[in-house]
Amino acid sequence: MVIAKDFYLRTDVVSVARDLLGKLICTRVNNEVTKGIITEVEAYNGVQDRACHAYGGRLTGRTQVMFEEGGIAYVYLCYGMHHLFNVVVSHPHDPKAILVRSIEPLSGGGVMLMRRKPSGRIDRSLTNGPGKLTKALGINISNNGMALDSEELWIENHLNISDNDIVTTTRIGISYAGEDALLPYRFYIKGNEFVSRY
DNA sequence: GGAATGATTCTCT
DNA sequence: GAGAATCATTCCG
Repeated sequence: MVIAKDFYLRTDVVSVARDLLGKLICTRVNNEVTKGIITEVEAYNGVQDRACHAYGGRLTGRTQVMFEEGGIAYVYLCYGMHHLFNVVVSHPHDPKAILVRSIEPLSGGGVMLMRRKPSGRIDRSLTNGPGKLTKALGINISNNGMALDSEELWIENHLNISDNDIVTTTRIGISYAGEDALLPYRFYIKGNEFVSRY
């Protein structure tokens, strides 16, 4: 069942991030459906968060989708070769987003393998990283700004993860953010092996 | 126009 | 654990 829009309109991005754990990211590309359980996320807390692309209210061509109403995708190219997938949260002009860092393949695993590494195997290395899962799901820049109840891209309810099964840590790869790099904004499902780092 | 820089991943060693 | 790959975006002039 596709998640209702209200889910994304809350202003507390950390709460939405924790609630995203256990949900399904689904894509349909060339009529091939792939689905993965969200196992790891990071929250980016708007204008006050130095790690957020929209820090200080920076409104640019890239960040503008974060300034729109929650419930859409923010996809951008990182390091010139990896697409990273984010969920935009909160109301217009409150640029908060959640980076999905890892998923566990649920269906379409064979398709994901072909997109990633045909000679590989379906294991944690297939989708345990933000750049890996977008490639496996066929997500790219054309999905930027797309609503998360679209025919090609949507998020479904699946598992309910209790607070006791969520591990909280600091975010990865944002040392440029100074003290904000120490914020406890990374969450993953305890005991799940489809996580980028433990 | 030009230079710097990543919300990363893969391949060696 | 170190180094390369690789380019859109951003900021400065």
